[in-house]
Amino acid sequence: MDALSPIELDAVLHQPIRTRLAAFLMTRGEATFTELKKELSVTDGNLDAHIKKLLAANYLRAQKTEDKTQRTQTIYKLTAKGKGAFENYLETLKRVLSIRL
Amino acid sequence: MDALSPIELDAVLHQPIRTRLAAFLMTRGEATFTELKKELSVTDGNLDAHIKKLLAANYLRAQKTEDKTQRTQTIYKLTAKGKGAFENYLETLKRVLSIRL
DNA sequence: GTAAGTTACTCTGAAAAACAGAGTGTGTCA
DNA sequence: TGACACACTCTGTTTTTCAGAGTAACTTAC
Repeated sequence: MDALSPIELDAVLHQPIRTRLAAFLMTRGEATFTELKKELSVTDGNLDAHIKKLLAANYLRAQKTEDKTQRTQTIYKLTAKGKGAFENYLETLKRVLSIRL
Repeated sequence: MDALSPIELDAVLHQPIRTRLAAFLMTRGEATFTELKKELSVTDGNLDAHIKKLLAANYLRAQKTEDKTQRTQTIYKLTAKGKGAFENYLETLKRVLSIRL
């Protein structure tokens, strides 16, 4: 019934670190830079790059704490678009890996 | 019972084109360069690069036709190591994406 | 109260990966 | 025999990934 779509795995999400990052936020809702760093076991620079990639795709939103007494802290969460893309990515994966998962 | 392993998605397999290539060979058994090119909709150079990557990891074997009357033709199939890596990749994916797939 | 350390990033540069298109050799067919 | 297709391979460019150094704000230890 379909089989028409080209079956392409979203390059933004289908990458080792970003897949885990997105999956983590899907269940977790939100996380700080440090939490993500711990969860993913990546270096600061690397995490920064992946976050930037997700932000550029509008899959992720960064929310700085507006509280002045705090050191700047950013909370990251998936946007609606990001969640949609993730769900879509899962569907594509299921088709690509058919049966097997 | 586990949760100890670092949960890393095999970088050789977790890439848009290679995931599809490996999945295709898992069901299909084997394929020629041209068949893969059609299936994946990639350029020659790009396919070549991905094949090389899979070969370098010993996930893929290239078998040239020994028949002299034929134009050289290569048949690609996954090695035992490649199949194992793929199964393992699927397990990791399931853990990363938990429940969801 | 200030030096030392920690947290929370950001920036830079290097290394690796992904990709397109041109190139090569062999065969087919009008 | 000349034009074209097939089956790759090679080269060079762009993009991505990554580590580590840098910056700024806060927070103890002395």
